[in-house]
Amino acid sequence: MPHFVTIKDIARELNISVSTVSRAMRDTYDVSKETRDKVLAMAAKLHYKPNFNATGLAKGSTHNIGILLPRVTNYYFSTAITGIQQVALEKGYHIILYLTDDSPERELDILHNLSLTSVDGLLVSTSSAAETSAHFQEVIKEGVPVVFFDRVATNIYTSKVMQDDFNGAFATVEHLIEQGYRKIAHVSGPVGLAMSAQRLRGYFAALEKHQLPIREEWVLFSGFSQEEGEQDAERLLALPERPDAIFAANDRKAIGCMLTLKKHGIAIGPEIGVAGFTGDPVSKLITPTLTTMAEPAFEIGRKSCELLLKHIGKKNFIPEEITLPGTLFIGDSTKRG
Amino acid sequence: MPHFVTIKDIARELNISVSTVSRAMRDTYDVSKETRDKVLAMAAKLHYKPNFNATGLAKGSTHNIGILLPRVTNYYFSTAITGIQQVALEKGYHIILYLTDDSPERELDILHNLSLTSVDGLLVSTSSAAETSAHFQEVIKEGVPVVFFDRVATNIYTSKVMQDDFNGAFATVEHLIEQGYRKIAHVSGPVGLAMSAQRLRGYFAALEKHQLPIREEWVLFSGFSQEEGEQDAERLLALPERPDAIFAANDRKAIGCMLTLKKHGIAIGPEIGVAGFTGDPVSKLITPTLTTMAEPAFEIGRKSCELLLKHIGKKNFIPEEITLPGTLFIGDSTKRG
DNA sequence: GTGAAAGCGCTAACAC
DNA sequence: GTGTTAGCGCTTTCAC
Repeated sequence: MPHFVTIKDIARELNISVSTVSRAMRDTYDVSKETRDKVLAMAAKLHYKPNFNATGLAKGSTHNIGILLPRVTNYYFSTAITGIQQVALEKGYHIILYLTDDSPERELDILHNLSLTSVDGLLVSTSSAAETSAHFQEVIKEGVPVVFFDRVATNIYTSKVMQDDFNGAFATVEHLIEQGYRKIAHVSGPVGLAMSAQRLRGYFAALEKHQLPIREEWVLFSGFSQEEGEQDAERLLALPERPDAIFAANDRKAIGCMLTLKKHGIAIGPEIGVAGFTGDPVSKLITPTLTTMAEPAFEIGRKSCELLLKHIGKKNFIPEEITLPGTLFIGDSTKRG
Repeated sequence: MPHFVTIKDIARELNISVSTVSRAMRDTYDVSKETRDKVLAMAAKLHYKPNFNATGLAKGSTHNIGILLPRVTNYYFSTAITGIQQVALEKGYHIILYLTDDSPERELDILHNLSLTSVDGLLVSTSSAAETSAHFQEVIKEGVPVVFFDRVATNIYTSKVMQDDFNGAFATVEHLIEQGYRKIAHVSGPVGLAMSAQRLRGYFAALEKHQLPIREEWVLFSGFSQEEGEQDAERLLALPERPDAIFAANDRKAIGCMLTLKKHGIAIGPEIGVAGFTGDPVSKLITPTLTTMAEPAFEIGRKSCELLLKHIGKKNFIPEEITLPGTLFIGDSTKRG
């Protein structure tokens, strides 16, 4: 086991007590500028690195924040993490990554095995099929602040950071209507998810505003994967009355739809318009380019982390809800001409 | 500060000593099955969670492994992390993520500020412009095992896990030749990177084997981004003698090339063939689909983590080098007909 | 302004 | 097989 230099070494070297060294290392407390400078100099010279375990043990806090989310292999989550990491690094926090693979069991498992003493707070985006979120309530009750982002658990009283799903969906569908599409279908996300529900509401609201028919068979619920998008599009095409546009709950599904339409030789845009939600860079790479409501993933990551850090300081934090607007990127997939 | 239940509580409750509890919790040591069962039952009842800081402090080891890499917002790294996380979770390790944003300064900074006592080992993929890797040597000397993956530092004596860059490039270029392309350019990665060098070697070897000319102006070095791919393609097109195929060091650059070719109205495949390296899923979404040497990113992640965990156990580990083969995915971007 | 000493939760000799 | 005790590195009263 390697031996690292400790404050004891510094104290011995300087012939002062460890407590003075400890005090000098942190800005706080009364330490003469003289001794502090000496301590800092010696620390640098000896390449002193604080032992986080000891600090954590003594202060009852690590400098870690946990991130619990379905996966990192997509644009949204990986970008959000980048934002989180940036803020964390600035404030001297480390981020510990927990991947649920979008499985509720795994999510629960991680949460149970998670030693609460190893993180000061938790940033979470729930798995899509999570039935109950009581386990998060427990964690919060035990005194560990939790901030939800993107996929939030509605029935939990804690801070949440989200994109504006309702207005984003509304604006996207309205764009479709402005382009002249009239029979607009919605390929929605998992039923229980708040995010899906909000986007669905936005879809309905836009149709209503423009007095377009709401047809039950034009609204499909399934997972967030590209494959499910492909299947949903197949079902839509098989309908007696085909829609002339598809608004998908996210870009992956939108791309799945495009793939199916292409397979059937349907001209995307002129024949059937397609719009997504996310702002995945792939939307600009695919042909035709995909119209999509771009989410501020990076900013959401930053904000969530800032909020969590704010909560970690205080004993009784008051939950906040932050909603960030998206930006519509207009591609060729919604051009009729 | 919340109070968590400790082994002391369990001991008091059961009227036994803390050491017995401690011993019972770990399989090791002689503890009567009877007491162990009692302890385990009580621990479960009290919702006991071990304090990692205390364990770490006492044993001189955390249960954390650090991952230091340029970014997570791309297919390769995010997939590798998923593999790493899977193995880590199985073995009860937590992963701490450090993002360098591909900046050598930031890499160095993180490494310096990294309290070595907060990780038992380090998994790293270096930033592309890293001049020197002496800092890693230091970390290793201090007793922290390091395993490099993908972007490895050549002059460091430690374990490395990579895809087979040489043979992968060789096979890809040979595929181009088999398709009838003769004037094959190579849009390479950053100069100093081992990975780029290996792929370049593979490219040369394939040309040599088939007695094709090696032309200096057909080999371009730049970063790994899509934009740089676009620029490189522009330069290639401006040449007096245009190549009839481009082998790019990675998919991002290949896609950048495709974008430029499209802009110039050049038929990708028939006029100029394009092949990449990575196996990014986008390669199947873009039109035409991109021929690419798919890397086993997930497997590389798993293997790296397994190797690191193996090293963490031992005091003096002997470095190993593991090379994993890729799989050529043939798309339409290399079809001449 | 600085030092002595107790203690955070756990492990590991060392006794018995 | 189990208890006692010292100590991991740091923070934090409490003295002086």
